[in-house]
Amino acid sequence: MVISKKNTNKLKIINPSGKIEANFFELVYEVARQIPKGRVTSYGAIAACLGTKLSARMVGWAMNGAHHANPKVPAHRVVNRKGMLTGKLHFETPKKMEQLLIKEGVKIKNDTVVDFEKLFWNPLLELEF
DNA sequence: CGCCTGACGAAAC
DNA sequence: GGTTTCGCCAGGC
Repeated sequence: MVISKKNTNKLKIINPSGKIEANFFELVYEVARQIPKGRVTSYGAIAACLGTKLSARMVGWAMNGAHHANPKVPAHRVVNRKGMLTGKLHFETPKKMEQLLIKEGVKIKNDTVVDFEKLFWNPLLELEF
């Protein structure tokens, strides 16, 4: 799988066949999958990493399909920029997200990641397309 | 087709 | 300083 920056500086995933896949979503998933266990990042950070920082909404929105994505996407490690688990309601059960994070060693308080800044994983720094 | 809707984020009130 | 508005853009209706 190849990732390239074609026109407009938007990133797109291109299969070996040269066919363009559902760019945005797949790309978001791709980045999300890179998030280390026990770490978290924000929608905006992912968006910025993809070059579409102005549309963080799309990143979160893309997560709608993350459930039936393959391979599995650790969507629970993605929160908004304040560290709030705003997407918990979109999981199988509202508690799922929090439980998954706690399981990985991330502490949650009031639907917010404790020490968010410390656990924050910046795709811009860790990844390079 | 145009209009509405977001798991966001920043800026304007 | 909490609330609303707007930009963003793909998809559903």
